[in-house]
Order: sequence, then structure tokens, then C-alpha cells
Amino acid sequence: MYADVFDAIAHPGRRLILERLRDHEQPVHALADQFEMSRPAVSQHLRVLLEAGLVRERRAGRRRLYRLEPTRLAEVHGWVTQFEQFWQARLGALGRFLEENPEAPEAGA
Amino acid sequence: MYADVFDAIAHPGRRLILERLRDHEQPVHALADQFEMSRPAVSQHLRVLLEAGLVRERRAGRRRLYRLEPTRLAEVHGWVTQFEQFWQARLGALGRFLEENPEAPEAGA
DNA sequence: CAAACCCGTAAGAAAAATCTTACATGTTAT
DNA sequence: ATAACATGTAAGATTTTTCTTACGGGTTTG
Repeated sequence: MYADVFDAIAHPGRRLILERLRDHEQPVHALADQFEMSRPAVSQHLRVLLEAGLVRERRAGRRRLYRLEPTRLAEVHGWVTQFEQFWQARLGALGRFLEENPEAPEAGA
Repeated sequence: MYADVFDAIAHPGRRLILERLRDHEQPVHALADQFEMSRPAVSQHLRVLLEAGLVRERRAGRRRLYRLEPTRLAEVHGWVTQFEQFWQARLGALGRFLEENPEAPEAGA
């Protein structure tokens, strides 16, 4: 029924659109203004996201407001998490060091 | 330096390859036997994964063993996690209901 | 009503992805 | 040395993606 979510988020521009929709719904032209992308291109990307179930559309007068529909991202999260223990094992060395040395200053803090 | 990780995992076949490499390193022909894909196709997908930094190559005699290099998946995990609170809020309602009503029959069970 | 606005979509071009076949290279076995 | 094996890669065809321009249908404004 839905298009492939992994495919939908493969395009950098579509990821940017999702990020912009993270907090507020937005009409198409507002998105097109933020990116260096023509308005039809944004429309077409929105359709891909719509078919993937990653956004929803709401009509308001002459505008169409798009909002994030994040539930399907759980599918990506789930797939990646299947590998989490493996990269945690690699990145974990630093993490354990910090846990066992609470007085050590954290980066960026 | 690296190719786009999101792009690399967009192809279903490449995701299958990564899953097969999750536990053990494997030579190319072993992977080609598992999937309905020609051996050159597997080689080409492995190159994409290699350029994305998702696998590593080790030469052993006439074979080349590929193993998972999972650290770059953390990038995907990080991006998706940026949206986690939003889908958790949505999926959370059902989860809490089930926790508070242990006797309620689950769908499909 | 007329003009301005918001938007989707068709058409077509250009670029990228994907697969197969054929070939070349290096390795192991007999 | 010869044959069998393991693999990468080039070539080429096919399909898919992505973008722009052009157009048309609704909606709001003046």
C-alpha cells in the first residue's frame, strides 16, 4: 500500500522537507522558498512523501498544508536498531570510560 | 569522502546484504547464492556499500570477505531519533493502554 | 467579475540506477 | 601447466528518478 520509506528518505531534499515539517505544518510555497528548489519539484517530493505515509495533507482554502506523519519512521528506526549493538560495541568504549569517570569533563558541556 | 548512507540503504537488496553480514563476514558468492541476484549485481551493490563505509573488505586467497561496518548506521539512527519523540507520542497511546489493561486481547492474537 | 494567488500535474529532457553478459585477473587444486 | 574457482569491471540496454516549463483548476482579493 505504501511506498518504501527508505526510498522516500534517500533524497536529501526530502529529508530537509521532513525536518522543516518537524515542528509546524506548512504550505507548499513556504517550503519552496526555504530551499533552492522549484515549487513543482517540492510538490513532487511531497507526493513521494505522501505515498510513503510520511506526511499528511490538509486543505485550507487555496493552500494545502502538509504536516509530518512520523509513525512510519519507526520502521527505519527498527531496522537500524537491529544493528545497534554492533556499533554501540564500537562507539561504546568512550561511553564506558565516561560512565566510570564521572568527574571527567564532557565534550561540549 | 563517503557516499550517502541513506542512499546506500535505500535499495532493498543492499539492506538484505547488510542483514546477512550482521553476524558473519561472507564472500561474494555466498551472498549471491542466498539472493536471487546475479553475482556481478552483488559485487556492484557491495561497492556501493563499501563507498558508503557500511562494509569492509578483507582479501583471503581468491576470495574477498565482506564484513559489516556498522558505525555509519549511527548517522541514520541519529537522524531518525530527531523525530522519535513525535512518533512515540503517537504510538505511546496504544502502548500505555495495553500496559494498563493487561487482560485486553491484542489485535491479531 | 477580473486579477492575483496557490497548487497539482502532464510532458519531455537529462541524469542516475540497475541489471545482464562478456571478459580479464588472480588463486587454488590436480 | 591446466583446469576450476572467485571476483572485479567494462559495456550496453533498460528503467527509474528528478528537474524544468507549461498549463489548468480552484480560491481569495479588489
